[in-house]
Amino acid sequence: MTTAATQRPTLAAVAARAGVSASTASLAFSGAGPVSEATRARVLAAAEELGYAGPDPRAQSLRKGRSGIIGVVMEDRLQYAFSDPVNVAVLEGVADELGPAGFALLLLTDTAESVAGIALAPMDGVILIGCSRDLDVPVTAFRQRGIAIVAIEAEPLEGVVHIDLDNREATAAGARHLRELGHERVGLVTLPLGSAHETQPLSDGLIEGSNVHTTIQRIRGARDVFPDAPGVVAAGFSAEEGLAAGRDLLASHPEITAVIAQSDLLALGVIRAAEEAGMRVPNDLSVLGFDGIRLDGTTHHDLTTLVQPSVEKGRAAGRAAVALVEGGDARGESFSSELHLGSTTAPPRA
Amino acid sequence: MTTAATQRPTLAAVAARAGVSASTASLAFSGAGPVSEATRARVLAAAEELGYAGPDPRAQSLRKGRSGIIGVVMEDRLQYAFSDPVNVAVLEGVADELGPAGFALLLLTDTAESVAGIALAPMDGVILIGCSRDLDVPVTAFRQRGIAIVAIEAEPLEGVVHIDLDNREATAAGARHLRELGHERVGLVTLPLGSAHETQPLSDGLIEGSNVHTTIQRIRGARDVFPDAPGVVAAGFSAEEGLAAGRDLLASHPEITAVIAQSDLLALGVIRAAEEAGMRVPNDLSVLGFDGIRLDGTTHHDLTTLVQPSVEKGRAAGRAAVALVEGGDARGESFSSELHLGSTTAPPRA
DNA sequence: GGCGACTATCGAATCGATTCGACCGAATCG
DNA sequence: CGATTCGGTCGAATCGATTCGATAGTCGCC
Repeated sequence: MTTAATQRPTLAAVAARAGVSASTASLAFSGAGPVSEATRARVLAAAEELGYAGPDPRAQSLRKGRSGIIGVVMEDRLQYAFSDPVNVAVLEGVADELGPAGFALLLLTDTAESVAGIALAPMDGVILIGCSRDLDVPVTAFRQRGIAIVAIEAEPLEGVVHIDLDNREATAAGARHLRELGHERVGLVTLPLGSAHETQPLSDGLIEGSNVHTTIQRIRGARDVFPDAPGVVAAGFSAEEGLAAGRDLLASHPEITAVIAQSDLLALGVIRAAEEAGMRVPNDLSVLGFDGIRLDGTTHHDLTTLVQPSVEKGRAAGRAAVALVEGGDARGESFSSELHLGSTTAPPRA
Repeated sequence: MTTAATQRPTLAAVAARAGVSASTASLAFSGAGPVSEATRARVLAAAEELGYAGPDPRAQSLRKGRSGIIGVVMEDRLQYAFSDPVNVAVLEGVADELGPAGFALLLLTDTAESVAGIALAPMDGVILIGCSRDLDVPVTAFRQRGIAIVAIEAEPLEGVVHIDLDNREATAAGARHLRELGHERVGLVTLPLGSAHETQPLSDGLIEGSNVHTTIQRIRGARDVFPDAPGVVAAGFSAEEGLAAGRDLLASHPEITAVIAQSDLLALGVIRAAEEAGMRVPNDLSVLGFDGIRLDGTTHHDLTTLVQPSVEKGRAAGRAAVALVEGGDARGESFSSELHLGSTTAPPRA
């Protein structure tokens, strides 16, 4: 086996067989530099005969100081992270940009154990997506290694390019929409605030102990308009978890006439909870979502929601990472969400 | 910038500062070999002072001949691939095994453009998951590079470790269950057969032109029991696409009393299509799924389905890849699905 | 007290490519 | 016709670590 591995042909072997020097063979493969057509053909033929598949990426990355790999750090459990369609869309956007630019995508998770080892991979850059864990340790490690860092919707960090969304303002706009309709008692169903994946009442303590930027900003936005709005923190991203949170909220706060859910899937769950409780949406309860993912066939409602450019966020992050690695500079980008007026909000019954 | 990059400390610099040789410094970091406690401390201190984050992974991988990276090849569009919960579960299983074993996961997509470049990343091994595209080209490239290959539910390939599922037998078992209930006119709603993402009637030509192993095996299993069962190929993995396919099937074959859907999400769509058409499940139409994913809250039915160990499949693939890279040998594994009797199948009405 | 067994450390070779500067012959230009 | 440039090729240095064999010391033991 070791023998077999050793026998794998190298550029030098190919060069020898083609009767040229290694440098020339290298040029023949990379195309960087003048090589006569005849020579190139000879080298390629020799490679073919020897079964040489091209320069070893490992050696290339050492010499070039670049591996062509950009990491994406996601939530601990992938099933969990991928249950949020926005995360998937963002990842798609990232992949869209990375592929054509010649970069590969390394999927990393911010497990406790891996925090230390997360920087051990040969990456040129890294993109942080919706991580709940504390970012200081890994970010420091990345910096030391000279790995370019891009963060999506994270709290401001020195030396990190940020891709942002107007979470607070957008939510506030949605809240104002509800107030204009006449709502005064509004409840919140929020995304998780940390790694405790359980349904629980929203409290100031929870907010302060958390560093999940997006969730916090959306809570702030809602409270900019409804300062005393009570809330329930969902255990996850799915409609089921929205259902559970919705039940809790409706049971503990029967007075509310509208719910601001922090994602469309949560909103879907809330609608189910309402229907379960014999309420009609939007007549008895208005429901506002966030994200603007398509929910065809899943519900008969056209959800009123804040549509955000998820894929575009990922693209921007991918572009920024590539720019940082290649050129050296990239500025952050800020995206905004747009209120889509669907059929799930209406004036309160009263 | 280039200067800054050049100034990043190297092991040699750390060694010099600690007053030891590079070899000793290396041992101090890797722990492979005898180093006095005092020396190790001195080296670590020097590293700390210089802001050295440990050996460069690029250099390590060249020297060791290993990068610690295992690639996972998925469908072209990630949003599409991740719309199948089984794919996500498999990926989770893979990640579960790779992380603790010290390997990172590179996410690759089998785009047409990337087929050539797919092997350019410094990988030690690769896992192929549900790829519809032709695998010959990339597999050959992987082999030439000495990259270990593991494939999940793929057609047999030389030099590739296979992780299999009893798709055909399981589907046949489900079909027999329907026949035992008394069904004679059964329809199929299948997963995609290729990259043409559109709803279309199932035809022999389509099957022959396809190389999507899983879909084909499940069709065969169904036809082992109901040789003439007509079918519709869904445009994708989601419930919406199942709904579309279900509508087509029910419209073109009103005589059928049961549907064998190739996934739970498709089954869910078929149930919606049936209800839409005024049929009740299971009284007017029996529906059989595949996968055994949890569909809590999404439907009021307890789906009769073939439960497969998705995460475990991913784990097995991850383990095999690691074993192949580290030791040298690994045998394939074969998993089986179990019929879960839910409330969506019953004797035909008549 | 001397010799073998260790321990800690070091030097040098190596992994497989890229790249810069030098070199040479041929074509171009004045 | 001689000087100049340029296209094509080659040598050697380099990227940053790991690792094998060699070399000093150190200790124990007879």
